[in-house]
Amino acid sequence: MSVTKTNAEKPEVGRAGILNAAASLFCQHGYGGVSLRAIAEAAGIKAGSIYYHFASKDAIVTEILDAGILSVHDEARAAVEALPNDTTPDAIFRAAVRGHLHALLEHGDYTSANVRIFGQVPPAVRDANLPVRKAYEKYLDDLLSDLQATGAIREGVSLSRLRLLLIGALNATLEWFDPEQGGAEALADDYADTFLNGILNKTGDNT
Amino acid sequence: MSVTKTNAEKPEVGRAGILNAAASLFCQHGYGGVSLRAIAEAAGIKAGSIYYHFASKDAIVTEILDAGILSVHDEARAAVEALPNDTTPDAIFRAAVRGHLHALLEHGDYTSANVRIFGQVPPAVRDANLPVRKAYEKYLDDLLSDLQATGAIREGVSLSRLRLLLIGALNATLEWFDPEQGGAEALADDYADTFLNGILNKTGDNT
DNA sequence: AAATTAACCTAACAAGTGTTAGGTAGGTAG
DNA sequence: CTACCTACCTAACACTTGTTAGGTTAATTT
Repeated sequence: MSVTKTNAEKPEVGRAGILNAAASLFCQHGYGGVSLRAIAEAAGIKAGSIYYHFASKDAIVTEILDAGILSVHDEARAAVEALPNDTTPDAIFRAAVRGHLHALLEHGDYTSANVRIFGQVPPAVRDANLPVRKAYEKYLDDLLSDLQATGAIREGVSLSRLRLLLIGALNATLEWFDPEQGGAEALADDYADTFLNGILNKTGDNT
Repeated sequence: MSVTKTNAEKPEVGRAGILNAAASLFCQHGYGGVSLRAIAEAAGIKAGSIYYHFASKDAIVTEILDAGILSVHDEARAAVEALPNDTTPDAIFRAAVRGHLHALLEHGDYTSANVRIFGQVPPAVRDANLPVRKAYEKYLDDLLSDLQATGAIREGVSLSRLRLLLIGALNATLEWFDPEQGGAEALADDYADTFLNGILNKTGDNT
């Protein structure tokens, strides 16, 4: 799905251009802060023309929300599936984190928009996004469950909370990620390491 | 600051009532999705009356954003200061997490509003919030720095990234926290434990 | 060449928005 | 009792918003 990559140099025309423009604007100004006139202008057309492609503002939003989740799900799954068969549990965890962050930070207007405006949209729009949302959650739940079954996850870690913590932490990178300070890749490694090993010094030998 | 506690039973009148109503509505609908008429109605007055108390919509927002950060800062600091003098590094970390989550989840319309709309508000409003924001960040940076100086934090953990990860993860609880499944306290303990010890099973004896 | 289609434009509509200026009424101070 | 203050109300304003219906034009199909 090439629409998930925002091309800043030459605005896409037509339907894709409208979605791209809208996703970007929703990230910046929230759901209610973006008018159809603003979207149209960013897409290089006039507001009334949007109705040739979409039935309503909410039809645009609905599509963006879905694309945002599908994108991150696809990349996390692809990263994990690209691993060799005899991969270690922690490498699997790292891959999922890497995939998620890559989608979010490098191709992220759609996913960013989802993260930022999901809680603001009208209930019907929110409900419409639930199926793809739950599918991704299930994917991660299953992945963590598999890791646990290998004995890789220590006792006392609640998987449901872990998944919520993980997604929440990863999505929060949106607010401050700066590519100048290392790319999504380096950040993913760092994050995964923190989640896997914690921050406590257990060896007592670096004081 | 009693205004940070939303009282659902009897709306506060006057200035505090406006702030409370606005904070709650911004959480639900974002910055642009909340009109002065909606705020006024929730506060039990008419929209024009808001101008007796506030110069503009943005004056309301500015005040809510600041209160949101101050609240969480105060509670984190209070939780840490309440500890005995010979407290362990991990207990200090736990206290900070507990304070933050308590402010966020139990008294949280103001902080929630900050988390949710900071990225959407006009640049001038955002800039106005930066001083109190940076003060809290510095507080956490210093706390983590002190922990590191005791040797409690393992080598390889980047403090700046850790602080960002921590705040991000904690604030993300807003999207899914459900008091029916244990209070903020239990969640704080769980989260702190995950951050401190990681999720990897290092002992290999629970397979 | 005429008809059709895709992708826009335009003007207008009804409703909504932040704000202003003038007014009201109850309570308090002198 | 009068004057002042607080905390609202109201009507109006200029502008904005999502949407609609009718129109245009270039490209393609018949």
